[in-house]
Amino acid sequence: MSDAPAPTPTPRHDFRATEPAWQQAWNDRDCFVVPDVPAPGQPKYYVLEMFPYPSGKIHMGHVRNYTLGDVVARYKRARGFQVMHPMGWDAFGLPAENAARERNIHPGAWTYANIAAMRAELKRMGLSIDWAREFATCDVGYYGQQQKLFLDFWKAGLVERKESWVNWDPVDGTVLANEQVIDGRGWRSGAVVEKKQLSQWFFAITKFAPELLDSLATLDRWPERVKLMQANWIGRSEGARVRFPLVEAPAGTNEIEVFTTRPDTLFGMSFIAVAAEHPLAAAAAERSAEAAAFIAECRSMGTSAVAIEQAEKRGIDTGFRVAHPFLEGVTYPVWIANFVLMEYGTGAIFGCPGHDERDYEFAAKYGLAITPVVLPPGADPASFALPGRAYTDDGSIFNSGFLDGLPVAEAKRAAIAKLEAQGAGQGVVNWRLRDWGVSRQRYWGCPIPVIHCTACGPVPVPDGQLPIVLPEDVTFDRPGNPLDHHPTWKHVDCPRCGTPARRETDTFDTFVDSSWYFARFCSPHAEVPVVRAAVDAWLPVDQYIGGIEHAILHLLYSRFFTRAMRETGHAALDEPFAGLFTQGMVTHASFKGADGRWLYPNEVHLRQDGATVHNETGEDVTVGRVEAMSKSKRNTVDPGVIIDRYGADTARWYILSDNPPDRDMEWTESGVAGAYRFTQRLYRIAEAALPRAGDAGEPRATRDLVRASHRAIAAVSEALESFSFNVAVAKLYEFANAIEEAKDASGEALVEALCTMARLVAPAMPHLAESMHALLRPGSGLVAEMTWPEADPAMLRAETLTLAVQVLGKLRATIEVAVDADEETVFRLAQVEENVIRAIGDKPIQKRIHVPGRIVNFVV
RNA sequence: GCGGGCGUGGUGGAACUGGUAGACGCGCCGGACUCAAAAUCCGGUUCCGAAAGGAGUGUCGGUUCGAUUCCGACCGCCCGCACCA
Repeated sequence: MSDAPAPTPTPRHDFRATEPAWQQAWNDRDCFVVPDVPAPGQPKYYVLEMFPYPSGKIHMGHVRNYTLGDVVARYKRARGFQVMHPMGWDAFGLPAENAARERNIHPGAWTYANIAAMRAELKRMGLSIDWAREFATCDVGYYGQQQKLFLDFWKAGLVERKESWVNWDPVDGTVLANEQVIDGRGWRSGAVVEKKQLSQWFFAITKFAPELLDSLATLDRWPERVKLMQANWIGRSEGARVRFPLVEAPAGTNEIEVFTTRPDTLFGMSFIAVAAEHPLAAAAAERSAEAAAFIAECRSMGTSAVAIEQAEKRGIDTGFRVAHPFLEGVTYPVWIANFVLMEYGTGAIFGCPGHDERDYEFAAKYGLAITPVVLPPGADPASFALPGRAYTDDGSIFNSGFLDGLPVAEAKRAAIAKLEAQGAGQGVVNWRLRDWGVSRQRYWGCPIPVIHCTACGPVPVPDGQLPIVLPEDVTFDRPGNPLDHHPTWKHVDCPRCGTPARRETDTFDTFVDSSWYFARFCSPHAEVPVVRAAVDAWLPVDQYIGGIEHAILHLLYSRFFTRAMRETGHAALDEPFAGLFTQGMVTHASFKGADGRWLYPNEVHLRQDGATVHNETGEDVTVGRVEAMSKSKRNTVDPGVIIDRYGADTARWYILSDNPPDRDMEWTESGVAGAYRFTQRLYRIAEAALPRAGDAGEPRATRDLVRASHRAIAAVSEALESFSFNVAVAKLYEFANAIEEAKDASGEALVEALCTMARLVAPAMPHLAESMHALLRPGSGLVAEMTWPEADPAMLRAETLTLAVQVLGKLRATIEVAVDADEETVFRLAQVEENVIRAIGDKPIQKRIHVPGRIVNFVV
């Protein structure tokens, strides 16, 4: 876009010629290649950015992600670490199948072509990646090993096959993820989505629920909010399971079990409610057409989150009744209610309207009893009445027999103890986390290595028959899973009994592929999933970088996989990612033409008078919101075009300089132009220093320059360590300013300072760093292979410093004092300042405060 | 509803464990160079004020010699989860 006139480059430094040459030089010397087992005696550091889906083109989000990672990788390498920094492709998934259906191209061909295009684009960024480790998850070499892992997990009891409800698209003949259901219809076919029960494969992630929760506390280099989101997702809650005897019941059932976190309010109960999918609801439906209709209604809705949010609480009485565990001869009705979830707890609740808002709403609507049993602090039990809604805060129990007078927490314990003594229930911990269903009825994924035999049931594919390779000759000319349609692929003999059997045609959820790729990078070509020596040495990932959108699922699944690999002997650690950094999005202004269509930034420009107009028609353009770059809003900027025009270093520098990396950044043309100016300026400064190489210079200026260098080293190092890359950039600008001001410094000092500059900018602008260094010290090697400069602490302290002088906390003057000046000297100097004298006036000084190196404050 | 985060110039943002608020960049204003433009260089740029000086980090209050920083209340914005029993 044209928020500023594009510069007509008159480059001193031509990135087009030099960047590829430096990339070649790094490649020739294998600068970024590391062994599977790191060499002894040198610490390791594993930097990883979330690997991309090969959509076909890189976008600015990728540029930001991989620039951040590359800064870390190059910095750590200079700091003496053996750095593993790999790249791969999250290559299975639906878009390839869509392309196959729309364009009659094989998903594999489409995917590998995209990978080739994106690899070329990424290489232009000059990333310090060990490309020898590259793989795609759709390589047989990868997914075949994944099949072995799955079978090992199965053997270890971490895989289950069970029935589960899915969103079924009857037109496409496929299962849909929740995100693919829009307003109850399939996102592609538009068909009304049905709920259907399918037998599917599950990973038993719930077995690790306590560990996955507790271990979050050990992740001290993860963002708090990600840990919190994970904790909420895992959702631990303490309570009780209570069994209510059915007094009026369908045949074959004699009790109903509920989960509650409020066993203390059992005396306030007025009904039981079960989910529409609950067996008792089905029993009611058999006796009552009304109940059957209600259940059908519940099933048809409730897929979309919005529908659930707006839905009114509704229910229907089943006619069944239960007895109270503590009250002899008292019974309560059993309802079917649309707000009870089959997936949580037991799919049934006991309703205590006095102290639960949903129950209150429900009871009020259907005229059910509302009995308060928790007394707010200070309230009078004789006169207390609920204020027209449920009371959910703390208090003491009343109206509750043996629980009367107890505070809520104690009453919970007492109620559970009594339930357990009576055999009517027990204290339990309930988890929100559910097992991970990994079956997908799709072609472009990793085949699940199982054979279904009518006699033997599901049988693991024997080791000798692995990998199960996706057949190439598939067609996408009709709905459903091509693997299922394939004439021969699924027909196999049972490995156990030899009779004809059927191969599993489901493939894995692509989240499976991304749950262990970080481990595979350690030994990417091995004939086993992972080489223990390699993962033991390289894992955990020291710094993982990616988008916040993966805060829950990908990271949780990876944490599960790491534990499952531990249980099956493939690894020996709990947590895969020691450090996590979540980057912000790249945003851009959006533009809408007079005809209401979105326009690309390069279709519009800023006219002299400040109006944004269309390049060709000259018509006024509406400037829309600044939002995440997206194809639909056409507010994207192609990284390739930016690199063509300014070079990769400019793009990298701008992305780092704009703002803190965890926040959203706005891409502007003027910002890029500013970054480009700096690249040219740095090179120009270096050129200007060359002719002065032999000058003796002026000692004072030389000393100041050396000091400035050491200050820059310290400040930039600190900023890089703390991910404050924008601050590191600012400190480098300051350093550049200092070098330019040091015109009288010795030639040697200037060259030395500029070489320091080259090394300090190298993580951000590796190509320019090499060019500068080659100009200043020809033939002295690659910056990429140099160590990080060391700041000399003695050089960080100036001879004099400026102290602020305050009177009553208000700044009145600043004084120059020697660093080693004693306190009395400081006070004396401060007190003779004209402004200080005036501010103190004739008032006596009551107190003098001196914080060495900071301030002097007189209290009067 | 529950949970979390954030409010600093025109703008992105900086400010170590409380110690000169606005570093650095972008933009803008003025100037130099140029026939002119681009590029480059120099100066200025929180607000009020001619100046001296005063005010100022969402609002109000508190702690402190001193608060962008700590505490309390409120206002506004953003994000996550959400009928979770």
